[in-house]
Amino acid sequence: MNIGEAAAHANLPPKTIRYYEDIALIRPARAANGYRDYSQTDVHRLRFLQRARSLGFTIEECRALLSLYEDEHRASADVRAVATQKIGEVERKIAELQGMKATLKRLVQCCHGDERPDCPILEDLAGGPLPETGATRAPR
Amino acid sequence: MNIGEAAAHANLPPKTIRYYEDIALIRPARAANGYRDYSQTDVHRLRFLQRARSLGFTIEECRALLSLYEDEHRASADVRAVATQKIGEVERKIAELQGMKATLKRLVQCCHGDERPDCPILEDLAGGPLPETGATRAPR
DNA sequence: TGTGAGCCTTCCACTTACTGGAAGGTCAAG
DNA sequence: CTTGACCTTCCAGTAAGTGGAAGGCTCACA
Repeated sequence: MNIGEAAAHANLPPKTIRYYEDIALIRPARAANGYRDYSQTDVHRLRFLQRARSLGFTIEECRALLSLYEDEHRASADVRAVATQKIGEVERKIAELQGMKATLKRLVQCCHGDERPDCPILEDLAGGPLPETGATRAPR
Repeated sequence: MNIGEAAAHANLPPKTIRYYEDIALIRPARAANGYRDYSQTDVHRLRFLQRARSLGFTIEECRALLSLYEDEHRASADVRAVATQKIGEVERKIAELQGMKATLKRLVQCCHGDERPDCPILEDLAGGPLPETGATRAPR
């Protein structure tokens, strides 16, 4: 099957599928005319990738999961460890975003939001929490 | 003051501050020896940027906020609108991450996590939700 | 006077995971 | 025979920095 059909089956854009081939996540056969020719197995791999990416696994994690998937002797504990770690990362991101949201909401509530020039949001941005002198820490 | 000291005051790495200059967010003076020379106003801008970035505003949003900050006649409603929209974006991201987390937790709970090779996590990744075309599927 | 540490400078490359677009080949329908 | 929908490759760009090389400046210390 051509890339367009494979893309429809895998719910991925053709460009993304070609990119996955570039980075050696998949190696489709080629038809006589030079077109990529995807087997059912290829489509299966693509769907695996689509699903794993949508769950927040990075490309390299997907690569690892895929090789575990194709390893007949893997231990399910190995996969579980990857997923568990990912849950932790997702939780940290959620907490960070919730912190942002709380601060933004507070700022918006303080702001009268009219035509006057004085704005508590800008004042907070300008004068927000200070590091004590000397502490160099990169924000993330 | 030199970039290192400005970095400490602003809680930003020197590299990032140079990058902000590259993209014209800040224009420090130069000392006779070619070193960048940051004024108190420059440091103030840098701290504004650090704070706004840490709240999730993009560089371009920071640029807009900064120009509002320096516009004596801006309306506070304009700033409020930017912040309110950002809250919406943050909320959408949180919801997405919570969806990921729920799915990952379900998968981890289903996985026995031992030395056996069968793993519900991989099975789900391989056979997860399908787009319309092709195989039968259960809706999420 | 030299020297070494620790600053500072510029420039280039790399990161993630694609996405857009140009130039051109292939195929089926009308 | 042409048109339009596919397909191919290659190049470039995105966001927001980060890492490192190669070299200049300053200051304390011997």
